[in-house]
Amino acid sequence: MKRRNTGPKTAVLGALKAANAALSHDMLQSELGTAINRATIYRVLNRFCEDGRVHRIVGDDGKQYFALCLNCDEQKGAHNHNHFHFKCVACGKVECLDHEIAVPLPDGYSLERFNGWISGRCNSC
Amino acid sequence: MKRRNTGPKTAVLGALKAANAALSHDMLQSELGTAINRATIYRVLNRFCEDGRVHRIVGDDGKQYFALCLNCDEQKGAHNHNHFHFKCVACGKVECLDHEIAVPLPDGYSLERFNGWISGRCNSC
DNA sequence: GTTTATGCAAATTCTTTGCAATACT
DNA sequence: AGTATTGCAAAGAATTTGCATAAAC
Repeated sequence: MKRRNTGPKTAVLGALKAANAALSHDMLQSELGTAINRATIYRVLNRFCEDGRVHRIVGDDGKQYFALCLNCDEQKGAHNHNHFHFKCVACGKVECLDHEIAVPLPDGYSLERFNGWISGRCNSC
Repeated sequence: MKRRNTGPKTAVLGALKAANAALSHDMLQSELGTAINRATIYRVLNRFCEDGRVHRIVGDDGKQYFALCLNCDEQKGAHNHNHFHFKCVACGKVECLDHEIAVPLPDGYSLERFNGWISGRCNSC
C-alpha cells in the first residue's frame, strides 16, 4: 500500500507543524476550512499514526488529539511517547511535556500504550 | 439539593464495590441488566462524581470509567487521584495503580485534572 | 405534598465506513 | 492504467437532555 502526496495530506501536516502543539480534529478542521472533508481529515490522521509520523493522545474530554512525532522516529524507529500532554483550560493549547515518565508497573505487567493527560492552566494564562 | 436513596443508586454502588476495579458504563449495564435504564446509570455516576464518592477516568478508548474513591475522601476531603489506571487488553480489567505520581509541570503551570492511563497485559493474562 | 430520581425517546458529539468519483504515480 | 485517496452521506458508538411519571422524604 504505497502512499501518495495529496493536498489534504500536506495541509494537515502543515497545520500540525505550524501549531507546534497537539490538535484535535475540530481544531484542524477550523484551521483548514471546510474545503477539506471531515472524513478525509480523520483518515489522513489515522494513516499518519500508522506510519509513525504522528502520535495520538486521548484527552480527558474523550477526544483524540494528534501531534507530530518530533523526537520519535528519527531516533531508532522506536517511539518514546511516555510523556504527558498538558491542555490549558484557558487557551486550549495542548503541549507535550517532554519528560520521559518512569511507569510504576507491578511485576508481571507489560506496557502497550501510554496515555498521560493533564488539564490545568499554562504560564501565559 | 438533597440526595435520596434509590434502587439504581445502591445497585451501581454495589457493582463498583464488588468489582474492585474501574468500570465503564457498558460494564455496569451488563452487570446490572436492562432493568436499570442507561441514562439513569450515567446520571447516578455523574452524581457520585459530584459528591466525591467516585472518580472518573477517561480511557484511551475515549470512554469514561468510574471507580470508588477508596483512599480519597476519608483522608482530608482532598482527593489524591494522581495515579495511573491500567487496563489489561486481554481480560479488560481496569485497576488503580496506587502510586502517587509526581507531575513534572513547567514553572507557572497549575494542575486541575490528572488523567493517567496505561494499556497493557496484566500478570494473570 | 414537595422535590429528587427514574424511564423513555430523542438529540448531540465524535468517529468511522460504504461507495462512487477523483487524482496521484 | 491502476490503485490510493477523496467527498458525500449515512451509520455507529458514547453520552446527555427534555419531559412526563414514579418514588423518597
